[in-house]
Amino acid sequence: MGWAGTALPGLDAEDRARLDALPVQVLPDGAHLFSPGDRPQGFAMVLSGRIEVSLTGPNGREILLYAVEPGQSCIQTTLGLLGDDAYSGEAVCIGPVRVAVIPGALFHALMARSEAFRGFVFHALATRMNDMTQLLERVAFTRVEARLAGALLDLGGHEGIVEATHADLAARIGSAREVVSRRLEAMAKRGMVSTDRGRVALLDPAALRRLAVAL
Amino acid sequence: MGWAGTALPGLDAEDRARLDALPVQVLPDGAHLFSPGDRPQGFAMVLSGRIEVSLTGPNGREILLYAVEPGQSCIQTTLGLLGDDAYSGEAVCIGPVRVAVIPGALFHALMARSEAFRGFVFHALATRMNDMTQLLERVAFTRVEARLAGALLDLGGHEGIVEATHADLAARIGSAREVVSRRLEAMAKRGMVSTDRGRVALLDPAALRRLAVAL
DNA sequence: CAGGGGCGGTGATCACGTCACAGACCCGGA
DNA sequence: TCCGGGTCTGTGACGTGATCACCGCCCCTG
Repeated sequence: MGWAGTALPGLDAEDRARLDALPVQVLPDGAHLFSPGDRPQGFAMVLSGRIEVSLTGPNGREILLYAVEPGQSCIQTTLGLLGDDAYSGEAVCIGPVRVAVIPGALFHALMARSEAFRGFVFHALATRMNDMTQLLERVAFTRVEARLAGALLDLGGHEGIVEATHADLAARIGSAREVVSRRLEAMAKRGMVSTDRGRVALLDPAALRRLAVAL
Repeated sequence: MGWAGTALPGLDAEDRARLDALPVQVLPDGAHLFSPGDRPQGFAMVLSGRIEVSLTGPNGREILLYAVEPGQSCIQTTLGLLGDDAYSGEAVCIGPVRVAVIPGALFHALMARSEAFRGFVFHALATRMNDMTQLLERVAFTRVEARLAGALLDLGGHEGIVEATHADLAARIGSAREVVSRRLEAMAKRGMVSTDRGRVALLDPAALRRLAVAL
């Protein structure tokens, strides 16, 4: 049972078989799928695991651009195949990741003949573009506290436990470790969270949601 | 003599004729091509003039996302046609603008059959995505002074005269009017610029270029 | 059990954003 | 010509964020 049928509904049987026949790479946790300045070798589809794409500033600060979940493609590879720019972001694997890489030639052939494939690629591009716009809006206009609250809600699953260091959180929201420490302390004082080494417990998700949407 | 031949080289004669036959809208200076929440009606190509797309925060602050020059398409319309998101940006005309709007059906037909058209659309998307990434990087990681220097260099043509108010500059770089005033004053004290009501003269472009690339 | 490295807390200082307000300038109407 | 409102710019005060320089603390490993 191949992946193409589920990830790309609407593809005809022949193309589906072609994609299912592609080799699947398995990358270990922490592996770099690409780094700034690399040039793409193909169109990458994530089958399992998760890839986080982030930007690193000259001073060493980082910010998470977006994550690629199973069934999604990494649009940075797409863009590299289309425009001819090198990557500016950096992609690292979170947990072991299986990816199928569609070579450039096959990618262009599919774009030419398959309505379904085009739709998939475009939809992915549109979604990412929207994500980026929203991220830009948040970075440009909202305070650290709101971004932090949002990140905590994203990370804390149903149990409301976030396993991340202050530095991790800072990288995620594009701020500095000390700032995150101080904001968390303030939130703890207000009873919204409690902190522990390498972990944050969300005590009052509703209050955090209010914070996250605030100016 | 139609526009399609120059804007979209490689298109076959029949498609070119179809595009040249489209009505051309003329929009006055300051007109809004779209506003946040609008839904796109077609794929817009700018023939002359210039459209600036910017984001407005809840507090009223603005930041310029990118400009659409003649021969380019507005990718926000593209994205709207593909994904099904409404606009989040706001597009205003700078000077009178002539645009050709390609209806959704024709757009999709061209995407299906024309290699050249696909290439154009993809290239535009890739370029914009890269622009956005760079902007995000600048907003997240560089100081106001560097962004301001960059904006001044962008705006000051060969004569090095920028016709813009402090508020205009602030909107362009996503900062506040008072901050721009103070930074300009500091630059003036260092002999890089001189300011006047509604105008900034660039006295030392080289120094500004150094500032613009600095951390 | 002694280091050492990763993690978190703190104070000082500077850059930025925000608010409130005061001049200065511009332009049109009386 | 003078007046008055709108726009543009300058200024002080204050809170938030970023950065630097530290210093503890916990945990792991040798």
